[in-house]
Amino acid sequence: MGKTLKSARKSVKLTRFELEVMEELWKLGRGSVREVLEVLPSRRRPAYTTVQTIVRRLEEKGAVRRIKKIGNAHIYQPTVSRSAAYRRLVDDFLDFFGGSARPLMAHLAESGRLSLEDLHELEELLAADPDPVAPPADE
Amino acid sequence: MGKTLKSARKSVKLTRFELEVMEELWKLGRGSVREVLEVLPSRRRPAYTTVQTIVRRLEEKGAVRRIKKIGNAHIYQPTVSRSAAYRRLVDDFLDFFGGSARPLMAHLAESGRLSLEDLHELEELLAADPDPVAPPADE
DNA sequence: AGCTTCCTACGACGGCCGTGGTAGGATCTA
DNA sequence: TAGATCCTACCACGGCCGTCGTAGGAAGCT
Repeated sequence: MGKTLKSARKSVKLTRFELEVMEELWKLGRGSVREVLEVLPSRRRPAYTTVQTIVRRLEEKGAVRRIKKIGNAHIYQPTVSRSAAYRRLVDDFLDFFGGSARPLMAHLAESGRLSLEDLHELEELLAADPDPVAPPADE
Repeated sequence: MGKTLKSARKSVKLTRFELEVMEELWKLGRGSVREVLEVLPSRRRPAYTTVQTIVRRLEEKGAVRRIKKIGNAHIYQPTVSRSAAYRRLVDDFLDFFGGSARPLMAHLAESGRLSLEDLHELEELLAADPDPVAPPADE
C-alpha cells in the first residue's frame, strides 16, 4: 500500500507560464528554446528571450536540465514529470480549501461546473484501472 | 440550460492572504482591522499594519467597503460574497486544466485524493438540494 | 575571411504580494 | 488637560513573475 501518497517529494512550484513551457517540453520530450517557442500556441507567443528566461528559471528550479548541445543551442529535457508538477499545483491550490479535495468538489458541484455525469465517469475511472494523469486540453 | 454559467460577473481576484482576511469578514459580517486581526488564527497573525494594508487593498479592489466608523476606526463589510470569490478563484485555477473540472477531477482521483466515497457523497449533494458553498475548514 | 544569423548570458523593469514601519491625528483615561 | 493608546494614511522593501533588451560569442553562408 501507500504507493501513491507517500513519496510525493514536493516537486517544484511552477507558474502558469512555466507550466506552459513545460507542457511543450513534455510533449516534445526534449527541445531547444526555439523549438519550444515555435510550438507555443500562437495566441501566446512571446519574444524569444522571454521563453529563454523561463527556461533558465526552470533550470534554476531544477525542473529541466540540459542534456546536450546542437550547434550552439542547448537542448533541454524535463526532470520532473507532468503528474508531479500538477500534483504540486493541485496541492497548493487545495490549501485554499483546507487541504482536501472534498470542499473543492462541493464548490464545483454547487456552481454547476461538475455534473452527475462527470461524477459517474470518474467513478468508473476510479473503479477501473487508472491511466496517466489527464493533461490539460490541448488546443 | 445555461442558468448557472451566464451571469458570473468575474468577481475580483483575491490572493491567499486576502482571502483569509475576507474569510474572517464573511464570518463576522463586518468588522474593523483590529477585529479581523484578533480572529485570525494565531499561527497566522501578522502585524496590525499588515492586516491594515490587506484591507486597504481589498477596498481598492472593491471587495470590501467602509460602512461606518466607530471611534476613529473604520468598519468594513464585504461587498463580494464568499461564493463569488471562490468561484473566481476556482475559475482561474481551472484554466490550468483547460478550463473544465473534469481533468482536475481525474487528476485528483488518480493521485488518490478523491475517493469513491467522496464521489458518492457528492452525488448525493448534487442529487439533493444544495446548501451554501462549502467554506474551507475552519481551524 | 567576412557578413549574417542564431544562441547564450545577464540585466532590467513594472506589477503584484506579503510584510511591516513611521508620522501624525483622534480617543480615552486619569 | 496631559499623557497614553489606538487608528489611519502612506511609504518601503524584497521576492516572484512576465516581459524583453543588449552584448557578445558561435555557426553558417558566400
